[in-house]
Amino acid sequence: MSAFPGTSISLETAVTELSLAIGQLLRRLRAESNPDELTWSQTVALSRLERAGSMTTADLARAESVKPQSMGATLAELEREGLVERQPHPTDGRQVLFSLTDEGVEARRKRSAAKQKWLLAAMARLDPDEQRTLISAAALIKRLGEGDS
Amino acid sequence: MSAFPGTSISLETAVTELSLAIGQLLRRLRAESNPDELTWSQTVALSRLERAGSMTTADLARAESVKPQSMGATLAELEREGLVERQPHPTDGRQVLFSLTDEGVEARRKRSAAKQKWLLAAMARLDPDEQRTLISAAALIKRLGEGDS
DNA sequence: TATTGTTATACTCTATAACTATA
DNA sequence: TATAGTTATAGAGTATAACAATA
Repeated sequence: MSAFPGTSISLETAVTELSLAIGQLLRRLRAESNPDELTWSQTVALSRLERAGSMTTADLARAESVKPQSMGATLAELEREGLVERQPHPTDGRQVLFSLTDEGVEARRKRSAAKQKWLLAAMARLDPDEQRTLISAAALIKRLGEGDS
Repeated sequence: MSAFPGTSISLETAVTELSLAIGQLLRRLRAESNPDELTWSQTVALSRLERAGSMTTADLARAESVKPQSMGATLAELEREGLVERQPHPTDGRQVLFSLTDEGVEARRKRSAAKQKWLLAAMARLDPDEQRTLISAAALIKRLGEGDS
């Protein structure tokens, strides 16, 4: 009955388990944050901008599977707080390139501390094999989330 | 520099990667649902009630890391749609036990199809080793989300 | 006094629709 | 005509605060 000897569950069951588990972990992380911390969508946008250097609203939206209007709202709030700034696109007058300010770099590092600390402590309680499994899984989950289909 | 030979990243980095990845996958799953499908919080509550048989609002809230008022809102909507029903607690007049109706059992099976199908297809494209890694990781993520700390 | 649940209100995140400006 | 972005509005999910009923 199982497609995966050693796991004793079917892929169908695994899919349900995985989605329920990640939903719960995300709620748990949200519950751990402090009032002065960055919100989830702010953390995500800042992290991606920091890696990429600069990106447009549309590219950020595609990368994170949200609509451009939704990403626009997040960026507008980050800009209001002085964490990102905009530059005109060199050749296309419609596009706007966003990048982190120095304050944004610092906020990304400091204002997600509680969530980070909680998850780090939780992972530290797992044994090394389990930690390695989770690290491998993170890369796989990223691929699933980025997948085109 | 790496705490995990073979992964080439530190546990700190892994924690960030994992939380960003699960956030993105969850957004992706939400984007895949159809208008007539159960919402995420409804799916979660129905799934847990189905496994447990019956639970109180407070127990459900604790299990899913939300406040009792938030779970109360979800349960009120499910009750309005006839998917759950309430029974008085046999000994404690304050508590209310919720359980699935027949319609609720059917809805849990049928009205999350699009999300389920999308994730199943995405996982089916991974190779068997990767699938096994994700199945193991699902159990670990569940433990992290349920942990007390 | 502590716990369970409810009601009222607000904030975050995201979506759709309608619009302007540029390509 | 198509694309990038903005503005307006709405729904889902969650939180806090204030309250009533029961333990």
